[in-house]
Order: sequence, then structure tokens, then C-alpha cells
Amino acid sequence: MVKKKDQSTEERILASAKKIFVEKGMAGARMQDIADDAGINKALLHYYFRSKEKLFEVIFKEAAARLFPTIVNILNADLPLFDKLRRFTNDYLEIVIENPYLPLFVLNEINKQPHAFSKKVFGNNRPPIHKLAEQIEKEIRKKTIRPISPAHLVMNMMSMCVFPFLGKPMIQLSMNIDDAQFRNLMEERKTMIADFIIASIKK
Amino acid sequence: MVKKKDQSTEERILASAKKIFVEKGMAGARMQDIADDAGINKALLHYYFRSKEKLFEVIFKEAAARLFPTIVNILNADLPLFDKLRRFTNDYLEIVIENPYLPLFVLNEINKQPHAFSKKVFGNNRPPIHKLAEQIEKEIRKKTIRPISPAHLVMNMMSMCVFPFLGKPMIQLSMNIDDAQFRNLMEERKTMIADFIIASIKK
DNA sequence: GTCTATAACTCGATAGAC
DNA sequence: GTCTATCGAGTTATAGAC
Repeated sequence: MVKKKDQSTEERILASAKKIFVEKGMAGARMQDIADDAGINKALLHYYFRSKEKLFEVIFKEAAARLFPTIVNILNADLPLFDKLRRFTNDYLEIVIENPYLPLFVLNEINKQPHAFSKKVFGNNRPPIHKLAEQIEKEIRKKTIRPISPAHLVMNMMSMCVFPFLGKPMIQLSMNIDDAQFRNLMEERKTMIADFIIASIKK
Repeated sequence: MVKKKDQSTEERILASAKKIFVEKGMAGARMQDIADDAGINKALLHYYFRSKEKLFEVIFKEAAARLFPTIVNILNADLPLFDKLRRFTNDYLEIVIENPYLPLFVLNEINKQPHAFSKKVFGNNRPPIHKLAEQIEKEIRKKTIRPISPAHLVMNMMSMCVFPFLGKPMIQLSMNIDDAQFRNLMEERKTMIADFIIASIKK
């Protein structure tokens, strides 16, 4: 990174902070690392963002804002079940392929303070998983899909979308593949996951 | 925790260290927190384990030792594919249901130092995923299952087993369930995941 | 806005009494 | 083995010059 003249100081700080926080987490990150990466002085960080905590919050909120709204929109969308599955897996993967480190970053901070988090990101409305669950139950009653617990089906879908990004380094180690190959695999999953699910539940 | 008289000091330290490290990660944990939780003095931690890093290593190795060997054994086992799937999902879930915070803990430390980790845990042999992959290819050739990329199939299985534990707090938030209900769901997954996979790939 | 210098504080680690 | 007290390194945060 270091000294991109086409960016404002504030932008460079944000870019570097994102990089360092995502890499090391809130506790592991040093203001010095961020300053160095941005090619500026430590004091400037405080000039722009007052404290490490405040800076972190900005980064975290942006990360959460990138991950959640799309998900929520799709879950709420008025679409046939199979279309919704395809749309969800495709759109979610599209986002995280471009931001492969976001899921672990966000997940970790949620785990460190579940309650503070839930209010910050969701306000008072929980993520509308029940909408999708109801839709699944309806299809079961119509016998267009085999009986399956909606909770598990949703969890399966989420799992297959998110996990590879959480376990990226371990997957790369055990499969012996580089970043480009990993990315290719994830591109394939955009359609593969929905195919896999539908093959399992379709009657 | 604090002062369980039936445990030796060393055992209390280990129990508290595990709790704190798992909760906050290596960087976020404080020796003071561990000492407080164990009901002893900071200096004693150093008396028993010399340094924070050494203490962490003990905890981490134990965690990894609890997670990986079983997995490796099952992957290497000489079993028909469907039996192996059932066995893997069942046995893996059995372990993590009793240690729901291990997966995130281990995953995080892997992400922070992928190479150091790989040597520590696997030595020079990678996790034998290719064995399972070959077995899948064989079944495809025999036409007992439909054609599917072995890499994706393995990833799907892993995802559905591991993810719920990584995302536990988020899942509990969005489904509005407590620890007991979560545990019940995970018990169901012991058989549900294999059923789900087999329904998708069986011819 | 940006820098240097330094204050204020946190935390891992050690010394030394009991 | 266990404690109190303290050191010293490393970090966040601020003061003040330019």
C-alpha cells in the first residue's frame, strides 16, 4: 500500500485500517501498523478518528453493511423457493468472493460481543430467516419438495456459502491450491450449491 | 470458575486459560484475566508455564489434538462411501457438540499463522482429503452416484458440519434459540447431514 | 493537516519475601 | 508453591511546533 497519492489521507487510513484490522482483529492490530501501512504518522490517526476503538467501529460497520443488507433483501424477496435459493447463493458468493476475509472478521467480532452486535447491525429486527422457513414449509405441504426441517435446510445453505471463506487458509493448505484456484472453486459454487440443495430436496 | 478446591493449581490454570483464550483469542487474552478466573496470582502463571506464549501453545495443541485426529482417521478408514459420510458427520459432530467453541478458536489461529500451524498439527502430511476425493470419483465411475466435483462435495460436507459452530451466536440470535435448543439441533445434524448429502448424490 | 516528542497507561515478566 | 511489589517494553493518546 503506502502512499497512494490519488487518495485522500482519510481514505488511505480507512483502507489501511481495514487491511490491518481484518488481518489481526481488533486486539491484535496496532495503530502503528495502520499508520505505517497508510504511510502517515500515528498522531494523524487520532486526529481523524480520535481513538482506536472509534476507528475500528467505522471499519466494522462498513464490513457488516457490505455483508448483511443483500442477504436480508433476498430472504425477504417475493420469489419462488428454488429461484430464491439460486439467487441467494449466487449473490452472496458474488459479494464474498470480492471480500473473502469479511466473513471471518465479522463473525469474530460478533462472537466477542453478541449483544452489542445484534443491536448495531440488526437494530430491533432479527434477520428474516423465518420468511424463508415458512416458504419451505409451504412447499413441503404442497409436496413439491420432500419433508425436511426448514431450520436445517437454511443452515445447510448458509454453511455451504460461508464456510469456505472462513476456512480459506485451511482449505488451501489441505487441497494445496493457490488464491486463483480457490477463487475459481468459489465461482463454481455460485451455481453448484443451489444445484446440490435442489437435487437433495426436489421430489 | 474461581477456586475449585478439588483441582490442582495447574489444572485450574489450564481450565481458566482455555476459557479465556477461547473467548478472546491469543492477542485479546490477558494473563490477569486468566489468573483472576483461576483464583490465583499472575506470578503463578509464569511459575507454571513461563510465558503467555507457552501457556497458549499448551491450550492450542490440546484443542487441535481433540479436533483433528478423529477426522484424519475417518478420512483414511476403509469404508464404503456412504458409511464413511455417515461416520464422519456423526463422529465429528459428537466431538464439537461437547466442545462447541473449539472450531472457531482453532480456525482463527490457523488464519493468523497458516504455515506455522500446518507444520505443528499435520507435520509433513497434509490432511488426507484426497483419499475421500478418490473414493468419490470411483463411485461416479461406477455410476452409483451422480457426477459431482469431489472437491465441492467434500467442502459441502465439511461446511455443514463445522459452520453452525463457527456461527453459533449469530445463529442463536437469528433463530432466537438458547444453548439447549441449539444443542438439540446439532444432535439432529448427526444424521441429517449425511441424509441430506446422500439424497443429493445417490442415483 | 501533519509532524515530533512525550505523557499516560497496559501488560507480560521478574525479584524477593514468606 | 504462592504472594506482593515493581520493572520495563510496548501501546494508545495527547501536547505543541510547524
